[in-house]
Amino acid sequence: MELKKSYSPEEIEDKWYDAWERNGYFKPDQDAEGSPFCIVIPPPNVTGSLHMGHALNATLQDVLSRWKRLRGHKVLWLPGTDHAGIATQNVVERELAKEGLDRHRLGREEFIERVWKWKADYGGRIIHQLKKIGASCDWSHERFTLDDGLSQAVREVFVRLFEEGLIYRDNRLINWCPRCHTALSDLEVEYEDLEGKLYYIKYPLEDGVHYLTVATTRPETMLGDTAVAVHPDDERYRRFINKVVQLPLTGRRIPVIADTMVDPTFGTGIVKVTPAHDFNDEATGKRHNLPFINVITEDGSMSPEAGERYNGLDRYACRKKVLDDLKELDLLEGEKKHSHSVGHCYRCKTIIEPLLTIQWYVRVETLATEAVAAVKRKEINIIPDSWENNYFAWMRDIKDWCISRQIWWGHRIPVWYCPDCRTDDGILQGDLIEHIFFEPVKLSDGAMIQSGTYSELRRLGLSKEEIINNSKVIRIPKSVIPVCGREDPKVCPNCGGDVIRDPDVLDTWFSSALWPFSTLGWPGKTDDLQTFYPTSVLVTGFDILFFWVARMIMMGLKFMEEVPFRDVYIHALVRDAKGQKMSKSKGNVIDPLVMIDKYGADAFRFSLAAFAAQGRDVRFSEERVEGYRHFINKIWNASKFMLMYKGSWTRLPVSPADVGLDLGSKWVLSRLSAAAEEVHRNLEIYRFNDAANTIYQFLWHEFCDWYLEMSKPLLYNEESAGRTGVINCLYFVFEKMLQLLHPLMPFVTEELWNTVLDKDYSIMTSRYGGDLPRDFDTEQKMGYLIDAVTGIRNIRGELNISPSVELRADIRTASGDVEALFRENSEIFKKMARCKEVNIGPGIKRLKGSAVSIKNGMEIYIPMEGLLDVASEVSRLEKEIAKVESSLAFLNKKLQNDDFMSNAPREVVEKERIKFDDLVKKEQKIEENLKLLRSIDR
RNA sequence: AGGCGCGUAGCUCAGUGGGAGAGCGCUACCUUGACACGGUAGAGGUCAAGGGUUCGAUACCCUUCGUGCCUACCA
Repeated sequence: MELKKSYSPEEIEDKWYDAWERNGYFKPDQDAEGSPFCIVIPPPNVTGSLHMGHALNATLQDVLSRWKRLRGHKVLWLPGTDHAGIATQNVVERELAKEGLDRHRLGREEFIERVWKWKADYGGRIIHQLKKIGASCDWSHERFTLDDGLSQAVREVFVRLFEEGLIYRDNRLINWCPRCHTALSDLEVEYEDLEGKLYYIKYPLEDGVHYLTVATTRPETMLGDTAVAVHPDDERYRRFINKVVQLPLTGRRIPVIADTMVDPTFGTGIVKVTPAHDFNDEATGKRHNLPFINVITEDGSMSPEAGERYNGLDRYACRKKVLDDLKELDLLEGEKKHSHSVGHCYRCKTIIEPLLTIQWYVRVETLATEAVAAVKRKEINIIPDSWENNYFAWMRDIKDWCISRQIWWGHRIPVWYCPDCRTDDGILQGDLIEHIFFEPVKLSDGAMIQSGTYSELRRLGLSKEEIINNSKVIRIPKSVIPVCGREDPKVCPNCGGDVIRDPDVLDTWFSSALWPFSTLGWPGKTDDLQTFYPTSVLVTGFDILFFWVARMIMMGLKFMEEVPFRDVYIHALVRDAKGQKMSKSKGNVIDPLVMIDKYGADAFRFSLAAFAAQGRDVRFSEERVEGYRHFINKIWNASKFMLMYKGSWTRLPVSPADVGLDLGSKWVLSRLSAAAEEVHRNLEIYRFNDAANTIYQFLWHEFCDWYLEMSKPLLYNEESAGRTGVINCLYFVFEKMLQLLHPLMPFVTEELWNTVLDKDYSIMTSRYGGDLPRDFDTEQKMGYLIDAVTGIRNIRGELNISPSVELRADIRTASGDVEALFRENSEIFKKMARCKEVNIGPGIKRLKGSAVSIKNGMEIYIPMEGLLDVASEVSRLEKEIAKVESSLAFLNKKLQNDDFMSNAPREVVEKERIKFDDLVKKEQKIEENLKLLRSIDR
């Protein structure tokens, strides 16, 4: 088979991927003798498109999966996507808006159908884009968080947590996105510093004389103030404590309270307290039993409680109006610029509104304690371990997890309420459940109605369906008793009446938290679960350590009574070459698919792996990808070289113990062992960059630069004794090399495995056996050869001798072993050093006009027949002797130092002494030669 | 404010208690029978600064400066 002049990835990548998939090589090998190895992919959003983070993440997982397969493990890499509740709903809502529709007009069921249809058409592409980078996921195991099986797991988990009292409802301030119209968890809020204003507002005291000036960034919330607070020790205001102020614009009388949360140095030292619209004030309000007045609604506009003048205004329009009104009343004392951090919705970037609502929560305290203990006990290793502290710190301060979302796309909360039953306090529940319609509904008598309690609306003649289907907001107070179960109740289990289902769905992360076991078939007792749980390693970015990793650990421990994974490998974020986070708005996004198009998947993957040093961000630069494409080209050309000798390849196995093998072959076998050992060791501890560099170094600089070059004299001479050995060794090393490289570069290695090695099975199904033993004696011998060759090349380069000039080398050897070595390998040596004549022996003398290279155990003379530029050679040797002397001075100081001699470990002292002795010898010899140069050659 | 990290060759980055490495770039030479996406050689660093521990510090500790991120707060 012929290979083209250079490597064209596009011609082979799809071909091999299809073949692998068709042959089922991505499925766990049932005959594998090794232990099971399982990775569940961090499921990307179904709406997403592939970015560099996914590419890095998937590459690392694929490297591990492929490497483990080669090592004989039964490997499952399980792919899938999550349903991304808010994001996906947003996408489809935007689509509807283009058609002049909205989800309420469409209705819940029809809307959900639309989302499924969208998903079928566009969703989940991202995961299949991974095929382009060669991801060896078992696609027959692909999962989606809203699949039936996973939904069943969600149901089971919810019900059990509910039954155990670990899930509860509560009325608290939550982060609310007025645009997405849903609650968000603390983690889903992104804070950003904004330039705002601090407004100083006068609150008149009841005495009609004094007033207190508060400073606020959100004047519109004053309509909901229920107190003014000062620090108890603040002398300026102490006398006002327990007095009453008239809240401007409302006339409400509110108390002046003392609370230590007030910072006397900020603003005026007087704080307005709005318990229903600020997290700090909520706490203050609870401490002081203040009323909570909700002046802002779910869509970010002012509520009737804000007063008739402001009711219905958008929160920012209201701010302006409030300020105008205050100015009018001369109660606005001033304003100044103020930069502060403001929460934004992580999905749509709308400014968050803290809102008092009833939500579902998971009580995480005990779950978190267990999850911390598991990491402390090393049942889970977080790598790099610097992330452990981060994990512990977060878990220590963890707050209960708000899991309800007021959207439609997701796992609907399996809870129902009966309007006909009564609360524990004896109140009819239907009287407590409030509905707000998305548009006014016409009653049978022609009147229009916008909202009301369930009971009222029923009395007005609306059916249950009409009420539910028209509701934009349903408020169900805490006292209404929830009915939760594994089966959907048709009627109320107590009274047999109609029940209303909780309108909310669960946070997407709730289902993601179950991913390591729900994907393997839980709550069923499946073989997959038996074989692959706990999974081996989770590979993910640190940005979802809390969102996801911590929650998986909690849920895994709770429901599987076993950690979800043994290792968590946290990789870095991919940034651009300047270290900036890639983002669409900055326009510095690099599309992985474009990289693959340009450079091929192998070069791209190899770059990512080589960049993935632990604990540091990846600064991605296209130049490096280009560099690694050159590396592939190097492999490609080495392959072409090998193909020339394929006819003579006897396919006999080789080993370093083969007596017939030449020095170079024995050497390369030993170096291969060293490289392989290092690659395996590095992958074992997730040092992807070290693994990549090891194989790069071996392949290019040892195999190509030295071994291929050394083998040429033997290969060119068809009569040479070692020829067959060299050819067999070349192919043997090549095969092992391809296997070592395969996890990093699956495509090109498969191509060469087939074309160069003529294998009748895929490299994917091959096994990398044990390593051969090192041969240190050979490595040392080769060291002499390399030293001598390098010395001569150095002379050639420094003295500007053309490579076409063949030199004569006179080598004085210090031992018989070295002499024998050069005699045995003189042909190879001549070729490598480009010499036509080599004289070797202990009695060799320097000829006049020779350049010199002093090496350990040998002195090399290059006679130049009067052409030697004595001045350059003198300065060259002087430079070298200067180096030697400075080293000697340094070593001498050390060896003269009694403290060093008595305190340093013996082997260090010994090492330094040997170094010193060698350098002394070297110095003497260079000195002698300099003397000769200065006298005879002058 | 608290926490975590980073600062090593022109650039991007590895690294280690015993006088620093790679890739790219640069310089010189070379179309030598796999490869110019190549070969050979070379130049280039007070390992941010200061102090401490140590026989010995680029590495460990402290301080400072610069820089990035995370968490919290910001009335």
